[in-house]
Amino acid sequence: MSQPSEQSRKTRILDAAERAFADLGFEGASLRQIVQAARVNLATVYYYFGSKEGLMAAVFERRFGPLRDEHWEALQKLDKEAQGYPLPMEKILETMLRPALRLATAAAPQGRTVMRLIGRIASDPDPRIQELFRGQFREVRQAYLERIHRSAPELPEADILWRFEFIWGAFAFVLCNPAKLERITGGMCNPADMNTLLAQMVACFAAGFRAPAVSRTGPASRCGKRRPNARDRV
Amino acid sequence: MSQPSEQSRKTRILDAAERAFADLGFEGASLRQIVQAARVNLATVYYYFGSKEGLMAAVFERRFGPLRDEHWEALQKLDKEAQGYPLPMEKILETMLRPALRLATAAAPQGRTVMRLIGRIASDPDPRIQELFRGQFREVRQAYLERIHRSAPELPEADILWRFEFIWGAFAFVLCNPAKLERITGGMCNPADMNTLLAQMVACFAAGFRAPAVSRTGPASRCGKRRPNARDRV
DNA sequence: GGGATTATCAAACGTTTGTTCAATGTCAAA
DNA sequence: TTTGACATTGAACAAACGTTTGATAATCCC
Repeated sequence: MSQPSEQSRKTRILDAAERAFADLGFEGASLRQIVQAARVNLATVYYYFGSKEGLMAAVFERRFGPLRDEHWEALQKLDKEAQGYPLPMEKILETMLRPALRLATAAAPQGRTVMRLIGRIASDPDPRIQELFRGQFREVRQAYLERIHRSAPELPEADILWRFEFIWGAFAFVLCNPAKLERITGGMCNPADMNTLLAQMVACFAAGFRAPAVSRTGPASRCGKRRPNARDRV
Repeated sequence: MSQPSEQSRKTRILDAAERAFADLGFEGASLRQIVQAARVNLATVYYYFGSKEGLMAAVFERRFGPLRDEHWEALQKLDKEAQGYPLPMEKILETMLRPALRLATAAAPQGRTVMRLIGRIASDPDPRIQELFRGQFREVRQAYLERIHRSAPELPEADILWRFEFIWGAFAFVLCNPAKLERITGGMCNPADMNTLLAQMVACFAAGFRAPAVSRTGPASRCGKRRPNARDRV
């Protein structure tokens, strides 16, 4: 093929795009900058990926496909351990948050890039990105929600959903710009220290789920068994 | 001056820019789209604000100046009530979160726009925006951190900082795209219902601050208070 | 009223963007 | 050696971007 480099052009493009999207967001990253970093002609992107959006979808799939699989495995193991009993909230949260953090350390040497990418995507305004991202994890999300509900049966569904969203907001926020977080906390919070981040989130939000209910709309006390989740639209 | 409209051109530009920035972010919003919505010539922006960045700074100042003042007033009142004693965590959090939510309802008819703007800004990748935003609230942030620290003296500073960032991450995430949140929760979470949002956040994160310490570099961790007993079943 | 200041406007500037296309190179099978 | 599929390239496209300019109205002060 050609002499210049270590990896295939396709991989080089994906690597460069991943970094660019993580640093600047989807809109902010430009193809010309990406192909320059990948040492590849501009048209190559269109040959392999069809469009900028196609490139982003490929970047997603490369990382999030395995990530999704890891979630399913972890959930399966979790359920096996539980043997039908409700799980400790800490266990659920740890299982839910660990795969993303593990990916961030595993995908060397791009760990921190992947980390920022996840944060950036989760909070990207663009509806196309939101849909792409959400589509990858819709079922996984639902699975975790069900486990949480089973372990906090006294908490109304609305409360669970609120606090569940808080978790992802906090997660995305922290992952999104680790350097900034480290700066403004005077070095006391370093998101690259995954174990600490994980422990802090688990501790904080497990307690959050144990906090008293807020919604007045009847909890599970209404009907003995609540439907797992009624509507989850598009 | 001229006939066409109700408000000054300057105000119309600010309104349109606010909405555009909230919807599309700073990079995503274009001046041409803004001036079209404001029914104003493109050069008018440069006459009044000098540049796109100047326009954004003006948008910030219009909303965040009063917001900052409101924070100081609320803090002052809070301290007066406390009379030197540590405040209940719920009170601190409610005081901290309410001004932004009040602004969102007060600035009619742009309430939800302001809300989205706050969320968008807090999670915008652009370092210029981050610095502009952070500069507006650096002292306020510090003030709340001190109150929290005083009310949770057994919690290491690192733990406080982590969970403090979680709060803003969750807040930004929820405010950023209320429509999306309402959709994916099947209508169960509606960020426009400010009282519920506030109550949920206060409940969740007050409990979060009461969760056991995680950092081993804890200052007061040896002070005979409880050590983490994370094995509480739900 | 007249001169200076303030507002407003249409038109253009030079970049940068995502995208397309025709041409060329590469390389194994026929 | 010819064929044909795959891979790569430079050049160009139209559109959108932030910004500047120079002229023209509107307004105010003396």
